Amino acid sequence: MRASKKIISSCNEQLDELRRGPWTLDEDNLLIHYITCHGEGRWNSLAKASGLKRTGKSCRLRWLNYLKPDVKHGNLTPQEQILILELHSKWGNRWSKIAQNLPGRTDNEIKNYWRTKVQKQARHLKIDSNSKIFVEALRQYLVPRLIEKLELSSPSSSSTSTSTMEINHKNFNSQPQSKETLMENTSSNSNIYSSNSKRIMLPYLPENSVQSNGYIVDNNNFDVMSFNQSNTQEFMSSDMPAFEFQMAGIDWTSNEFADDTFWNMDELWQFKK
DNA sequence: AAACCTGCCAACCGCTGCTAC
DNA sequence: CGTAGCAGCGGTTGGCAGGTT
Repeated sequence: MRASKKIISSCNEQLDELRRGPWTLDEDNLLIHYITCHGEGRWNSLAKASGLKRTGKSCRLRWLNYLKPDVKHGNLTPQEQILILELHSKWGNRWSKIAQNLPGRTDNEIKNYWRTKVQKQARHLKIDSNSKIFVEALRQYLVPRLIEKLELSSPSSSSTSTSTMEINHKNFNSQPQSKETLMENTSSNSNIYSSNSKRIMLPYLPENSVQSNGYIVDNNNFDVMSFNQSNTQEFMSSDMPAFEFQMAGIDWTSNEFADDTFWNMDELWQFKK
Protein backbone atom coordinates (compact mmCIF):
# COMPACT_ATOMS: atom_id res chain seq x y z
CA MET A 1 0.00 0.00 0.00
CA ARG A 2 2.69 2.41 1.05
CA ALA A 3 4.83 1.27 -1.87
CA SER A 4 2.07 1.85 -4.40
CA LYS A 5 1.46 5.31 -3.01
CA LYS A 6 5.14 6.01 -3.50
CA ILE A 7 4.95 4.88 -7.14
CA ILE A 8 1.90 7.03 -7.80
CA SER A 9 3.61 9.95 -6.18
CA SER A 10 6.67 9.40 -8.34
CA CYS A 11 4.56 9.28 -11.47
CA ASN A 12 2.83 12.48 -10.52
CA GLU A 13 6.15 14.16 -9.93
CA GLN A 14 7.30 13.07 -13.37
CA LEU A 15 4.10 14.39 -14.88
CA ASP A 16 4.53 17.62 -13.00
CA GLU A 17 8.03 17.98 -14.36
CA LEU A 18 6.93 17.57 -17.96
CA ARG A 19 6.50 20.79 -19.80
CA ARG A 20 3.44 21.43 -21.91
CA GLY A 21 2.18 24.19 -24.11
CA PRO A 22 4.11 26.32 -26.59
CA TRP A 23 7.74 25.49 -27.24
CA THR A 24 10.42 28.01 -26.34
CA LEU A 25 13.31 28.95 -28.59
CA ASP A 26 15.71 27.14 -26.29
CA GLU A 27 13.67 23.96 -26.49
CA ASP A 28 13.55 24.21 -30.26
CA ASN A 29 17.29 24.66 -30.45
CA LEU A 30 17.86 21.75 -28.13
CA LEU A 31 15.65 19.47 -30.19
CA ILE A 32 17.20 20.57 -33.48
CA HIS A 33 20.69 20.10 -32.11
CA TYR A 34 19.91 16.66 -30.74
CA ILE A 35 18.29 15.44 -33.94
CA THR A 36 21.11 16.89 -36.03
CA CYS A 37 23.59 14.85 -33.98
CA HIS A 38 21.61 11.68 -33.42
CA GLY A 39 18.87 11.60 -36.02
CA GLU A 40 15.14 11.41 -35.51
CA GLY A 41 13.02 8.49 -34.31
CA ARG A 42 12.73 6.63 -31.01
CA TRP A 43 11.00 9.66 -29.66
CA ASN A 44 10.60 8.65 -26.05
CA SER A 45 14.27 7.92 -25.58
CA LEU A 46 15.12 11.00 -27.60
CA ALA A 47 12.99 13.10 -25.28
CA LYS A 48 14.79 11.76 -22.23
CA ALA A 49 18.30 11.79 -23.66
CA SER A 50 18.03 15.30 -25.04
CA GLY A 51 17.18 16.72 -21.64
CA LEU A 52 13.93 18.16 -22.88
CA LYS A 53 11.19 17.99 -20.31
CA ARG A 54 8.72 16.93 -22.97
CA THR A 55 7.05 13.71 -23.94
CA GLY A 56 8.33 11.82 -26.95
CA LYS A 57 5.04 12.52 -28.61
CA SER A 58 5.44 16.23 -28.12
CA CYS A 59 8.98 16.17 -29.52
CA ARG A 60 7.90 14.22 -32.55
CA LEU A 61 5.04 16.58 -33.25
CA ARG A 62 7.17 19.67 -32.85
CA TRP A 63 9.83 18.31 -35.17
CA LEU A 64 7.52 17.00 -37.88
CA ASN A 65 5.12 19.92 -37.91
CA TYR A 66 7.44 22.83 -37.39
CA LEU A 67 11.17 22.32 -37.03
CA LYS A 68 11.97 19.85 -39.79
CA PRO A 69 13.91 21.73 -42.48
CA ASP A 70 11.66 20.83 -45.40
CA VAL A 71 8.46 21.92 -43.69
CA LYS A 72 6.88 24.78 -45.59
CA HIS A 73 5.12 27.56 -43.76
CA GLY A 74 2.65 30.09 -45.04
CA ASN A 75 -0.46 30.10 -47.17
CA LEU A 76 -1.33 27.14 -49.28
CA THR A 77 -0.99 27.82 -52.98
CA PRO A 78 -4.04 27.42 -55.22
CA GLN A 79 -2.39 24.36 -56.70
CA GLU A 80 -2.14 22.85 -53.26
CA GLN A 81 -5.72 23.79 -52.48
CA ILE A 82 -6.98 22.09 -55.62
CA LEU A 83 -4.99 19.02 -54.79
CA ILE A 84 -6.33 18.92 -51.24
CA LEU A 85 -9.91 19.24 -52.42
CA GLU A 86 -9.47 16.45 -54.89
CA LEU A 87 -7.60 14.11 -52.63
CA HIS A 88 -10.06 14.71 -49.84
CA SER A 89 -12.93 13.85 -52.15
CA LYS A 90 -11.17 10.59 -52.81
CA TRP A 91 -9.77 9.68 -49.43
CA GLY A 92 -11.79 11.65 -46.91
CA ASN A 93 -10.10 12.72 -43.70
CA ARG A 94 -6.93 10.76 -44.37
CA TRP A 95 -4.80 13.78 -43.61
CA SER A 96 -1.46 12.11 -43.48
CA LYS A 97 -2.10 10.34 -46.77
CA ILE A 98 -3.13 13.62 -48.36
CA ALA A 99 -0.08 15.32 -46.89
CA GLN A 100 2.18 12.78 -48.53
CA ASN A 101 1.15 14.26 -51.85
CA LEU A 102 1.94 17.81 -50.81
CA PRO A 103 5.67 17.96 -50.14
CA GLY A 104 6.53 20.18 -47.23
CA ARG A 105 2.98 20.34 -45.94
CA THR A 106 1.97 18.52 -42.79
CA ASP A 107 -1.18 16.60 -42.04
CA ASN A 108 -1.87 19.07 -39.26
CA GLU A 109 -1.71 22.02 -41.62
CA ILE A 110 -3.97 20.38 -44.16
CA LYS A 111 -6.40 19.39 -41.44
CA ASN A 112 -6.46 22.94 -40.15
CA TYR A 113 -7.00 24.26 -43.67
CA TRP A 114 -9.91 21.93 -44.18
CA ARG A 115 -11.53 22.77 -40.88
CA THR A 116 -11.06 26.52 -40.97
CA LYS A 117 -11.59 27.20 -44.67
CA VAL A 118 -13.49 24.42 -46.35
CA GLN A 119 -15.78 23.40 -43.51
CA LYS A 120 -16.57 27.03 -42.93
CA GLN A 121 -18.10 27.18 -46.41
CA ALA A 122 -20.05 24.02 -45.67
CA ARG A 123 -21.40 25.61 -42.51
CA HIS A 124 -22.52 28.64 -44.47
CA LEU A 125 -24.34 26.33 -46.84
CA LYS A 126 -25.71 24.37 -43.90
CA ILE A 127 -24.62 21.12 -45.43
CA ASP A 128 -22.26 18.43 -44.32
CA SER A 129 -18.77 19.02 -45.66
CA ASN A 130 -18.43 15.32 -46.32
CA SER A 131 -21.67 15.12 -48.25
CA LYS A 132 -21.88 14.48 -51.96
CA ILE A 133 -23.65 17.78 -52.41
CA PHE A 134 -20.81 19.73 -50.94
CA VAL A 135 -18.17 17.83 -52.87
CA GLU A 136 -20.07 18.54 -56.05
CA ALA A 137 -20.42 22.18 -55.12
CA LEU A 138 -16.68 22.40 -54.68
CA ARG A 139 -16.16 20.88 -58.08
CA GLN A 140 -18.64 23.11 -59.81
CA TYR A 141 -17.75 26.38 -58.20
CA LEU A 142 -14.59 26.49 -56.21
CA VAL A 143 -12.19 24.42 -58.27
CA PRO A 144 -12.91 26.27 -61.52
CA ARG A 145 -12.38 29.54 -59.65
CA LEU A 146 -9.06 28.34 -58.34
CA ILE A 147 -7.98 27.21 -61.77
CA GLU A 148 -8.96 30.47 -63.35
CA LYS A 149 -7.01 32.31 -60.72
CA LEU A 150 -4.12 30.05 -61.33
CA GLU A 151 -4.15 30.88 -64.99
CA LEU A 152 -4.46 34.59 -64.43
CA SER A 153 -1.77 34.80 -61.83
CA SER A 154 0.71 32.85 -63.89
CA PRO A 155 -0.31 33.19 -67.53
CA SER A 156 3.11 32.19 -68.82
CA SER A 157 4.09 29.89 -66.08
CA SER A 158 4.31 26.85 -68.27
CA SER A 159 7.69 25.25 -68.59
CA THR A 160 9.19 27.44 -65.89
CA SER A 161 9.48 24.63 -63.43
CA THR A 162 11.53 21.51 -63.64
CA SER A 163 9.20 19.66 -61.32
CA THR A 164 5.64 20.21 -62.34
CA MET A 165 2.18 18.87 -62.54
CA GLU A 166 -0.18 20.09 -65.18
CA ILE A 167 -3.83 20.91 -65.31
CA ASN A 168 -5.32 20.29 -68.65
CA HIS A 169 -7.71 23.17 -68.70
CA LYS A 170 -9.04 22.41 -72.11
CA ASN A 171 -10.70 19.32 -70.78
CA PHE A 172 -11.77 20.72 -67.46
CA ASN A 173 -15.45 20.89 -68.28
CA SER A 174 -15.54 18.07 -70.74
CA GLN A 175 -17.82 15.11 -70.46
CA PRO A 176 -16.82 12.41 -68.05
CA GLN A 177 -14.54 9.85 -69.47
CA SER A 178 -14.28 6.23 -68.70
CA LYS A 179 -11.65 5.13 -66.26
CA GLU A 180 -9.81 3.43 -69.09
CA THR A 181 -9.82 6.59 -71.16
CA LEU A 182 -8.64 8.66 -68.26
CA MET A 183 -5.81 6.32 -67.52
CA GLU A 184 -4.85 6.18 -71.15
CA ASN A 185 -4.87 9.91 -71.51
CA THR A 186 -2.53 10.44 -68.64
CA SER A 187 -0.03 7.86 -69.63
CA SER A 188 3.45 9.11 -70.24
CA ASN A 189 3.01 9.06 -74.01
CA SER A 190 -0.36 10.73 -73.92
CA ASN A 191 -1.15 13.16 -76.67
CA ILE A 192 -3.83 14.83 -74.61
CA TYR A 193 -1.68 17.92 -74.41
CA SER A 194 -2.10 19.00 -77.96
CA SER A 195 -0.55 22.23 -79.04
CA ASN A 196 -3.67 24.29 -78.47
CA SER A 197 -4.28 22.76 -75.10
CA LYS A 198 -4.01 25.23 -72.24
CA ARG A 199 -1.60 24.14 -69.57
CA ILE A 200 -1.09 25.25 -66.07
CA MET A 201 2.00 24.11 -64.33
CA LEU A 202 1.73 22.99 -60.76
CA PRO A 203 4.87 22.99 -58.69
CA TYR A 204 4.60 19.66 -57.02
CA LEU A 205 4.74 16.05 -57.94
CA PRO A 206 2.62 13.69 -55.93
CA GLU A 207 4.55 10.66 -54.93
CA ASN A 208 1.94 8.30 -56.27
CA SER A 209 -0.45 8.56 -59.09
CA VAL A 210 -4.03 9.06 -58.13
CA GLN A 211 -7.08 8.47 -60.17
CA SER A 212 -10.47 9.54 -59.02
CA ASN A 213 -13.85 10.44 -60.39
CA GLY A 214 -12.89 14.09 -60.63
CA TYR A 215 -9.58 14.16 -62.34
CA ILE A 216 -6.27 12.48 -62.41
CA VAL A 217 -3.18 13.29 -60.49
CA ASP A 218 -0.21 11.68 -62.09
CA ASN A 219 3.49 11.90 -61.58
CA ASN A 220 3.87 13.53 -64.93
CA ASN A 221 0.52 15.10 -65.62
CA PHE A 222 -2.14 16.67 -63.45
CA ASP A 223 -5.34 16.63 -65.37
CA VAL A 224 -8.62 18.19 -64.53
CA MET A 225 -10.60 16.31 -67.03
CA SER A 226 -14.06 15.34 -66.15
CA PHE A 227 -15.81 17.66 -63.79
CA ASN A 228 -19.24 17.22 -65.11
CA GLN A 229 -20.81 20.54 -65.85
CA SER A 230 -23.62 18.95 -67.77
CA ASN A 231 -25.03 17.39 -64.64
CA THR A 232 -25.29 20.72 -62.90
CA GLN A 233 -28.88 21.51 -63.76
CA GLU A 234 -30.19 18.16 -62.75
CA PHE A 235 -28.06 18.15 -59.66
CA MET A 236 -29.06 21.62 -58.57
CA SER A 237 -32.73 21.04 -59.07
CA SER A 238 -32.87 17.70 -57.36
CA ASP A 239 -30.47 17.85 -54.47
CA MET A 240 -29.47 21.38 -53.69
CA PRO A 241 -30.87 23.13 -50.66
CA ALA A 242 -33.25 25.99 -51.03
CA PHE A 243 -30.68 28.60 -51.70
CA GLU A 244 -28.62 29.36 -54.68
CA PHE A 245 -24.98 29.64 -55.28
CA GLN A 246 -23.79 32.81 -56.76
CA MET A 247 -20.48 33.27 -58.40
CA ALA A 248 -18.47 35.82 -56.55
CA GLY A 249 -18.83 39.25 -58.09
CA ILE A 250 -15.22 39.32 -59.02
CA ASP A 251 -13.44 40.81 -61.93
CA TRP A 252 -11.36 37.79 -62.74
CA THR A 253 -8.96 39.73 -64.84
CA SER A 254 -8.14 42.24 -62.16
CA ASN A 255 -4.60 42.46 -60.89
CA GLU A 256 -5.86 42.65 -57.35
CA PHE A 257 -5.91 38.90 -57.34
CA ALA A 258 -2.20 38.67 -57.67
CA ASP A 259 -2.13 39.19 -53.94
CA ASP A 260 -1.97 36.19 -51.65
CA THR A 261 -5.20 37.15 -50.00
CA PHE A 262 -6.86 36.44 -53.29
CA TRP A 263 -6.84 32.80 -52.49
CA ASN A 264 -9.06 33.34 -49.49
CA MET A 265 -12.02 31.11 -50.13
CA ASP A 266 -14.39 33.72 -48.84
CA GLU A 267 -13.58 35.76 -51.89
CA LEU A 268 -14.20 32.86 -54.20
CA TRP A 269 -17.65 32.11 -52.88
CA GLN A 270 -20.65 34.19 -52.24
CA PHE A 271 -23.78 32.74 -50.88
CA LYS A 272 -27.24 34.09 -51.18
CA LYS A 273 -30.10 32.84 -49.09
C1' DA B 1 -10.82 52.16 -24.42
C1' DA B 2 -12.77 47.99 -23.20
C1' DA B 3 -15.37 44.01 -23.92
C1' DC B 4 -16.60 40.69 -26.93
C1' DC B 5 -16.25 37.81 -31.05
C1' DT B 6 -13.98 35.12 -34.56
C1' DG B 7 -10.41 32.77 -37.04
C1' DC B 8 -6.25 30.56 -37.01
C1' DC B 9 -3.00 27.22 -35.77
C1' DA B 10 0.14 24.89 -32.54
C1' DA B 11 -0.25 21.46 -29.39
C1' DC B 12 -2.57 17.89 -26.83
C1' DC B 13 -5.43 13.65 -26.31
C1' DG B 14 -7.10 9.16 -27.16
C1' DC B 15 -7.09 5.52 -30.08
C1' DT B 16 -5.14 2.03 -33.29
C1' DG B 17 -1.81 -0.84 -35.33
C1' DC B 18 2.71 -2.65 -35.35
C1' DT B 19 6.63 -4.95 -33.32
C1' DA B 20 9.54 -7.12 -30.05
C1' DC B 21 9.73 -10.02 -26.33
C1' DC C 1 -0.63 -16.06 -27.75
C1' DG C 2 -0.56 -12.14 -24.67
C1' DT C 3 1.39 -7.91 -23.43
C1' DA C 4 4.07 -3.73 -23.22
C1' DG C 5 6.03 -0.05 -25.61
C1' DC C 6 6.06 2.84 -29.28
C1' DA C 7 4.88 5.56 -33.54
C1' DG C 8 1.50 7.52 -36.05
C1' DC C 9 -3.12 9.20 -37.03
C1' DG C 10 -7.29 11.96 -36.65
C1' DG C 11 -10.14 14.68 -33.54
C1' DT C 12 -10.20 18.31 -30.37
C1' DT C 13 -8.73 22.12 -27.51
C1' DG C 14 -6.73 26.42 -25.96
C1' DG C 15 -4.44 30.61 -26.56
C1' DC C 16 -3.31 34.41 -29.28
C1' DA C 17 -4.18 38.10 -32.67
C1' DG C 18 -7.02 40.90 -35.12
C1' DG C 19 -11.52 42.68 -35.95
C1' DT C 20 -15.98 44.45 -34.39
C1' DT C 21 -19.25 46.51 -31.36
